Amino acid sequence: MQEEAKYWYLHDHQLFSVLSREENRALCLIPNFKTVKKNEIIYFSHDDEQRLYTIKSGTLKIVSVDAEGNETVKEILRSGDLFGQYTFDEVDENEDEYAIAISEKVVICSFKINDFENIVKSNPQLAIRYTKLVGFKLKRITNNYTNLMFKDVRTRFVLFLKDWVMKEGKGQTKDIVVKNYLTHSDIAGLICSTRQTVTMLFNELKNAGLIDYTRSEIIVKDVHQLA
Amino acid sequence: MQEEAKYWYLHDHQLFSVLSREENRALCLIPNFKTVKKNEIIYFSHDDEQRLYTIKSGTLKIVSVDAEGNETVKEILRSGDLFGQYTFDEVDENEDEYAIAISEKVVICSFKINDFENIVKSNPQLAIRYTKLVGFKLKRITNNYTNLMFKDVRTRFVLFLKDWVMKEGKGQTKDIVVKNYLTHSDIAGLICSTRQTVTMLFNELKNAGLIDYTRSEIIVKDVHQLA
DNA sequence: ACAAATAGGTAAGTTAGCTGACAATTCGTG
DNA sequence: CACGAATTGTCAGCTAACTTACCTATTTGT
Repeated sequence: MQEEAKYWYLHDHQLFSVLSREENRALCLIPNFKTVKKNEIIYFSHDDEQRLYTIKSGTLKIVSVDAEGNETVKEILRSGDLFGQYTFDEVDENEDEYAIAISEKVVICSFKINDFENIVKSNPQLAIRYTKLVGFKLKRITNNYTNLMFKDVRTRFVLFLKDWVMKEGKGQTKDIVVKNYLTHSDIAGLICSTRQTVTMLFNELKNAGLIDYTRSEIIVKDVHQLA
Repeated sequence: MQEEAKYWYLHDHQLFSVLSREENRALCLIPNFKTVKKNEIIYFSHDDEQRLYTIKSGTLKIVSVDAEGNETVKEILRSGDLFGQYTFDEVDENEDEYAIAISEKVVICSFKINDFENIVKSNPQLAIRYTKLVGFKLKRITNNYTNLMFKDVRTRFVLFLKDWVMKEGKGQTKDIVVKNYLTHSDIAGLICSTRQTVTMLFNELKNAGLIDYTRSEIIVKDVHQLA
């Protein structure tokens, strides 16, 4: 990517649009663009220096590994999303997390949180944007979990599917074709259920004529009918 | 409270200790101290002007009311905690929330979001503290929800009890006596379970000799043994 | 092209914890 | 103190969804 283009991407980003060109440079954002290919892994959990990442383009998933080595997909992130040590906190030694690229090409941009902190010092406006972003994330997470807690598996599955398909479908509501990059186990992890139950629910929707799917893609005839 | 005392409270607060006397004044913090008695309600959800609140002393709980009018305790907050529109977000019209004093006397201090935002803009140190605080809150909530999802009710109950008792016990780990201001239903709401199950679990711990409790207080012999 | 690995499909057995119903206790207030 | 309301205690179903187990289809690597 050209320097110019990089600058303008950052300029458009909701978080960084308040930074001057000099501040961008100070943050070392521009030299830290990185392109990763599908299935490439970005470790950010036990990295030597804590970093904050933002996604320029593409899709990736956050996978967490527990003490027994079980891997669970925790989140699906798309362009504009933030991940990494966004709390400025020490990393929790108990859990291990990494990000893995789902789409063919994912462009991310990272910087050290210390640098970020320094920029905040000279540009407090960034702090407000940042808290708004964190607040947004908080809201989304709360929402997600509220669904998880109070609804049954079927409802959770349908809500997840709806959300997924709508995000990928960029606003469309009918005849959306989504590349099926998640396994049944992945989905089970995301909605806190089991592989078998997810399989069952997929087939249920298929038999009801609401969706059509193969291993490589999912076709939803009408998003609104899912509910 | 005397003006002086108010100033020093703010001066000690992790968030506001970086403010000069002039900034404090600009924030209009000092005129906005308020004392509420037990069971008094602080509405902050549909207030005409958005406010951020911090607790000087006492304990209160955040209660949310859903569309059907069911009330659920969402959070227990203590001195130093923040509540209200701390993410600078718009209020969600769909849900109604209020805070209600649990302890005999709760002193809170509030100010308008806009004023706060302005101070943040001109005080980088405050900006950093604030981003850390909000980030920390995000982490805590995420953690809470993760527990809710992946652990069984017994574990959730014990984790909750441990956390509660340790917060009230101010660091002590043995023979902590906690004023029991939560009903079994309240606790059930917090750990996403039912009244009956909470009753059962309380009695289980009691019979196991790990705790002792009446309607008015809970005595935990050794916090570490709970796990 | 084949074996090995991974993903999807189906079913019977099991269980944590929810529901509902009701009794016992405690609290609050005239 | 006495009555009604709120809270706590107990128990017998019930059921959604998890386990375990096994089999088939598809993908991947060499």
